[in-house]
Amino acid sequence: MTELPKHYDHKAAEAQWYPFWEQKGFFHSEPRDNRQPYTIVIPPPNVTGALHLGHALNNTLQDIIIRQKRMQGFETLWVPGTDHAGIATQAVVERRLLAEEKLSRHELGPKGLVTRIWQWKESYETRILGQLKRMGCSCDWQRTRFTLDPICARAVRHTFFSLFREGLVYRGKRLVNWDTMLRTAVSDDEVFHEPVAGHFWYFRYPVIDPRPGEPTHVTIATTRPETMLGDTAVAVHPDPAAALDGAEADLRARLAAAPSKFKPEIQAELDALVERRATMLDELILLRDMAADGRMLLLPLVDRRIPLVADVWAKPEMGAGCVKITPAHDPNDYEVGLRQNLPMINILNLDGTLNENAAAYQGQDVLTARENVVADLDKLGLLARVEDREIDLAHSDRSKTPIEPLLTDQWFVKMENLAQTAIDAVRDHRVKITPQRYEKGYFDWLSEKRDWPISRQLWWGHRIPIWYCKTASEADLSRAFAGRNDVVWRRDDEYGQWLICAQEDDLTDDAVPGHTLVREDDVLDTWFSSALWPHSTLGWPEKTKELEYYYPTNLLITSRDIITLWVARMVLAGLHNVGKVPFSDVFIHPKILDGYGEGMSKTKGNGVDPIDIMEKFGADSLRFGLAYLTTETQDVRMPVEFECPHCGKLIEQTKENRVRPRLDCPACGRAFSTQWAEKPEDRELARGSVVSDRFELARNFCNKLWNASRFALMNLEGFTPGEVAEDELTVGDRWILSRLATVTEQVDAALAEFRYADAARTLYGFTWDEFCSFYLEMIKTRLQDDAARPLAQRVLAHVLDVILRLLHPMIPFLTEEVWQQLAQAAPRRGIPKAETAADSVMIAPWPGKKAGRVIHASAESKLDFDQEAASVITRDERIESQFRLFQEVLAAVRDIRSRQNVPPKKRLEFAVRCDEPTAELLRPMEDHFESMAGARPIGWGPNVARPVLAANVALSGMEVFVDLAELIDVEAEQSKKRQELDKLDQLIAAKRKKLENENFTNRAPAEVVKKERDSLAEMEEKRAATAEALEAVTRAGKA
RNA sequence: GGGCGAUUAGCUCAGUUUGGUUAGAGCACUAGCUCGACAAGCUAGGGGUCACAGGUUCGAGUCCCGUAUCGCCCA
Repeated sequence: MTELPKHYDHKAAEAQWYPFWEQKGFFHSEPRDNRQPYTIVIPPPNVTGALHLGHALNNTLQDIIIRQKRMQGFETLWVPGTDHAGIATQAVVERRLLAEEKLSRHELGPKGLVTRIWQWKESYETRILGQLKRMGCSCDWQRTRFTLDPICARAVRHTFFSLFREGLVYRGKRLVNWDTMLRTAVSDDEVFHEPVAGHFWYFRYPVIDPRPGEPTHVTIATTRPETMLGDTAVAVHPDPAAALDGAEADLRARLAAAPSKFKPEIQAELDALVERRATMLDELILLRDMAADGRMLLLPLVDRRIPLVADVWAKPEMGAGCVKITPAHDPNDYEVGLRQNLPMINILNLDGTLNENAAAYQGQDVLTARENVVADLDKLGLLARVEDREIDLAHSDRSKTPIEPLLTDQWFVKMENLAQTAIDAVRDHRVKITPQRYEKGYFDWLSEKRDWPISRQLWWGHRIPIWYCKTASEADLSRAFAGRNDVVWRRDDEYGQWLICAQEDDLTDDAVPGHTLVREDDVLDTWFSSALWPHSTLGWPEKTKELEYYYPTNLLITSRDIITLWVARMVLAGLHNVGKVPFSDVFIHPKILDGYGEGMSKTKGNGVDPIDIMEKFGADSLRFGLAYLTTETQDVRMPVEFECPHCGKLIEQTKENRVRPRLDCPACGRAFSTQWAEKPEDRELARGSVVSDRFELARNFCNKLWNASRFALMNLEGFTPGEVAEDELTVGDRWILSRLATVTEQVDAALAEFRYADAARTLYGFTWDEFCSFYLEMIKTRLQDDAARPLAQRVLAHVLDVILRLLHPMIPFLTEEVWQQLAQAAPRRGIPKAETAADSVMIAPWPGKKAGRVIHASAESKLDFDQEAASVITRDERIESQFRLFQEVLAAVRDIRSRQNVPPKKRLEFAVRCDEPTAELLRPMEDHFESMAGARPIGWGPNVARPVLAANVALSGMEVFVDLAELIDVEAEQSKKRQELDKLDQLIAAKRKKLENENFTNRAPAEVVKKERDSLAEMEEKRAATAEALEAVTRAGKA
């Protein structure tokens, strides 16, 4: 007799079975020509930090598909790996160095810093891969890649080289978001905006030689005074009157449309605008004419002559009506600069101090210079006024410091054609995005075809394979690289130099005799290497057998925030390098938010560590819970709680308590620490984990399955394998086998469309409500009966076997644990023929490959055993509807027990009035009423008479009586009947009204009308039975 | 400012694709259960004008328009 513990011990199973799978080599894949491949590449987690719940979701979903496909017989490969995450990782390590060792990267130098980052990478990579393993991810660890490893590096070099050779990579000026702390450009995606309290400073710039009647000064306003040192113009609107008209019309339209509570606000704005028009328009028109006449201004402090220009960027309704133009330090001004052909003067050094163009302010940092500029202008009488103002200031997501827009030389990829190829691939469904709504963002973003800035001023990353040479002639280069097709060069006229690109090997300083080559310092954007991931991991540019076999991969699963940054770029890079799309399906999964609808993050303190969930609930519960909530919505909410490490009490996490370093447990009074604990006295405390009760459902489910398995294993003692003939099966057997076939089809269909929640819910309901609540209960008596036992065992072993296989992708550890136990009890099992089960459920065949035909309720029942799909008994609707009758009657008897408060041990007798065919269907189920409701049927059929003292339940076409004799609670029964009558009366009234409506009967489809008529008739029948029962019970009660 | 999504039971969510019986689940709640798989359980029950306001329709949780609130992404 197998004796298992009452609770599933997830820790033991996880510790045992993961190494087992790994040692057996189940995770490893090799190209095999006789099998079809199925491949997923992991979205490589950043080595910046440990995995969070979002990663757990992402990887669970991948593993579910991979495990299912493996069982379906595909040669499955899941390529794991991590991403070097250039700027993010460098920033984290730098911050840490500064905090812990007071070291800046400049003190450490490039080599030293990169060494430290590699150490960080090693430690986090280990941790991340460990987390994936702990979750049960079946990745091919022998193929683990890192975006900075030699194989990926080679792919990056080849890609850059070919793009450069094709003229798709170029060097150009670009106003970038400059992070002065990290001293690198950061992309728009790495910038966040935050309102800060600031000022609007109004300056007066003198007009040079004003004509009579013209103003002597022009007033401009700015939020960043120091940038005036880089001004190269002041702009005024070319048609201020029209611009004001437009602004006024807009406001009036808004006023008309606005709800009344906003009207005063808009009215005030409108009044101000009208006022402004009265006081300022004349002067603006004058200024416009002066601009047309080429009047110049004298930029104070630097005494530069700058033009007054007419440009639409100047908004007459805003500020002073004129705007200063600083093309090198503001994106809008940059556009004006291009339009107006203005010089672009950079006033910043890369470290955020002012450079030689800033005259007396050279060397000062931005904030110091700001104060000094304002003070000096004030002294000159050129400071008109200062207003307080809230400014939406851009910050670097990496260093959290304000961004300075800066004009720099950067490398770009031309997107025009590449973007189009990626658009086409999704348009014509070579790549299918699920849910489809995410296509829109993909198209919109790619359609902008903005060139991709790929250079980063970092030390951690793929260094750009470009060498500069100013002195050589083209003939020198041709001579030096004669016969080599792995070196190409192009002239950079702006700086009068050669750009030389080498495909694979680095060039030495003296590669061109007599000249010195200088290597580009910048590295490539992380996404540049990530974009190659689906083919670089398979060995491209080598023509490896892996690339040949596994590429294009089948599926990519990721979150929506990187559809453009990553997915789009993988598509275009794959098309460019390999000529084929990188994957055929993209599934975008929801984002996990906390109970307040906020995204989870470490900085907010509301993050959940999957390890905490696994400790408490187990990896299977984590996985099942995540699959269960993966619906098509874009967000899922997960309220989180602290768990007291002392007493286990769950404490709701609030915005207030989630940022505290320690909390006192309201239950036991003892303190525990949180992720914020820093002070030694806090760190000493036991740490309270952050969990969510949303995993309880999954944990309970796992435990339910565990106990069902436990029951099965205890009852498989003496199991003998053997053939099972169709006519031996009981109704219950045939029902569960039919349901199993149905459920298999449903799960297949759901997973094929990435409807994970549907698959999980289907399996949950089937396992719990049908297998456990009905099948196991029904089989109990047979297992006690020596004659019936062998067959019952065979069916039971088979059904459990199929359930384990269906659930394995979601809950791999538990299913393996039970599978192995089952192998002890019933190594050869199956229907109709027993066969030796696989060594592991992980490699057992997926059920229902050949799902059978549907036998309709009206047809003669004939079960169809398919030799090739031994696990499948066909679906049989007749059996399923027969079983539903049984369930209805059983529920009726139980209902009566409950409402009549019949003691649990008291046996009941009941009768069912129904037509003969129904009775015929129900008779075989007689035995089950005893074990499942403590009730014995005493009659079936049309002639069943109502007992004198009975409780009844009226069903469609049936009426169930329970003879309660002296036991009956007359009042309870009367009140129940009255309640039912009320309800039925309401329904009948509504239904009659509907059917009396000729519009309905004439216009609705005939079958709908018929359905309604049938339903009304049924209700009326029920009502009559109920009224009769009420009368009878009342009569009897009085007697 | 633009795009996308959400709003259904006290809580977390299905159901909306393709309009048609009395809108479901888990948790929580109520009552009763230790009968040898499971109290992380079993049986029964209560609880919802499907955010609001219009419209289309014989019929709307489901389709259309608008409003509000919340969230995510982009600028």
